[in-house]
Amino acid sequence: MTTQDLPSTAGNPESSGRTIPPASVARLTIYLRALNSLLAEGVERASSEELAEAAGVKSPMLRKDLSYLGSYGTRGVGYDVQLLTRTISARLGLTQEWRVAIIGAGNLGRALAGYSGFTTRGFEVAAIFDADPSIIGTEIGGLKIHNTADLETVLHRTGANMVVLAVPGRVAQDLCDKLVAAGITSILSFAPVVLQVPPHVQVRKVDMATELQILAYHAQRAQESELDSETRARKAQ
Amino acid sequence: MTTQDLPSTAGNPESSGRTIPPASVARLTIYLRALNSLLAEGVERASSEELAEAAGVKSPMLRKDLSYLGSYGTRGVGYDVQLLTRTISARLGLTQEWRVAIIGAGNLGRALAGYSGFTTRGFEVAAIFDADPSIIGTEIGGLKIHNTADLETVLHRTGANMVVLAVPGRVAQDLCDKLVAAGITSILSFAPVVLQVPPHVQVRKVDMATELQILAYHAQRAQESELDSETRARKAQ
DNA sequence: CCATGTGAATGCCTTCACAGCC
DNA sequence: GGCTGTGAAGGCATTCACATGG
Repeated sequence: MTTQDLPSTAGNPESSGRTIPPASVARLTIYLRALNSLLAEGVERASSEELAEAAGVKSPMLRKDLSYLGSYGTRGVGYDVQLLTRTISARLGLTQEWRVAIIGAGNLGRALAGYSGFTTRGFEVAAIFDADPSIIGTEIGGLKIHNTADLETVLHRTGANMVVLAVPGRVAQDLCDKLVAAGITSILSFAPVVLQVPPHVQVRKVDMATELQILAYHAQRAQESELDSETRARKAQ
Repeated sequence: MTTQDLPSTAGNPESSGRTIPPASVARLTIYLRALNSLLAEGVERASSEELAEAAGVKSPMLRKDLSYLGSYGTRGVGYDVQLLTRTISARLGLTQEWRVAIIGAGNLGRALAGYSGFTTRGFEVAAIFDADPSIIGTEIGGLKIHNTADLETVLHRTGANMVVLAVPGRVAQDLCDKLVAAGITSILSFAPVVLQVPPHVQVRKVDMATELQILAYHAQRAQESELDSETRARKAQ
């Protein structure tokens, strides 16, 4: 790939863009949330300092992140909240609607199906699946639970183009394979296993056990350094 | 801080340790899971190649990560599954038991309370809280739901030293402040807001909306490059 | 003047290649 | 001989400092 087959940015100031570093993409979603709060409060302008504060980052970082989108601020003034909101949304792909299928109607699947943060911004729950015959056919929030045996058919019929996997680890890879076979390329997995997928499929993982373990690591270190300083204090006596 | 007051590693081959890079800590939890699977299958030894495969990383990375723990492999042979499991567990702080309080007994809180992956490894649910009078006093999985008004008392009585916050964004900061005041220093938050805490408090955030938005970004890019290549193909005709 | 946008500097993480050891 | 452990190299991400432009 040479400089020449770079996408159509040349005469196209609109979707002005090269690829955004992954770390920045993650933070853009946070900025978006901060901006939505400001929007709700009726705030029209904000400086990088104010936005950074709200997002919990330092202002130079926020400015660098925003610079990947192009130049949407006004020097000496700040950013127009509405414009910036629209710009980030567009760039993250939130102006089109995404149809999400939830696989697994256990506790977690139900919680997700009822999660309002879902529908509020560009994500629509398109279908819910489970393998348990005793709950297939019953409804959750107005959506009938489908049989995972009908995965491909129902995914296509409902137009689902994203999937949230909320199933036990032992069946996750099997379902994942079926999703890939059905043409799904975006998967958010809550299953505590490493999913093997072809390179064109994006998988993101949310893992409570991992997060708790990371907290445990830091908590233990804090304990140790506490003990250390006690020991030191005792020696110093 | 000079080299001299480095912790007690000198004559202490046991907890051989300097601080592990954050990125490595995160992966160690994954290795641990892979090791537990192997253990369950009765496998006694594994090479860095095999472990890396199971964890979805490249072998040099796994070896570097493990090197932060010290030297627990055998050259020419590989790693003893049991020994490595114990070593990682100890270093992550999983040999002591952590008592977790869940704040918020909505759909998500209930799902978490019932999550088996919790209790299986060093984490015990110590208490559950909610602010809704209509469910306070009822039980979930044998645990009575406490009033968030009694937060501090109950946290101390139950010996909780970690908290999972599963409450709506608008009340998260308020509860977080109360947790900090009660002496909690490890918080896993599912609330879609940036929590402000003093530096000695560790907060980790799990955020489904963010994860979906990141997927949307990549999905949109995939769409675009697909369109691009179609256009190019058409032009080439 | 003031706050944005950005090249340059720094630091962290990952990858590589191979020395060291069983 | 084979696989671990690790210094060195390379690639990202973050921070800094300031030039730029309303």
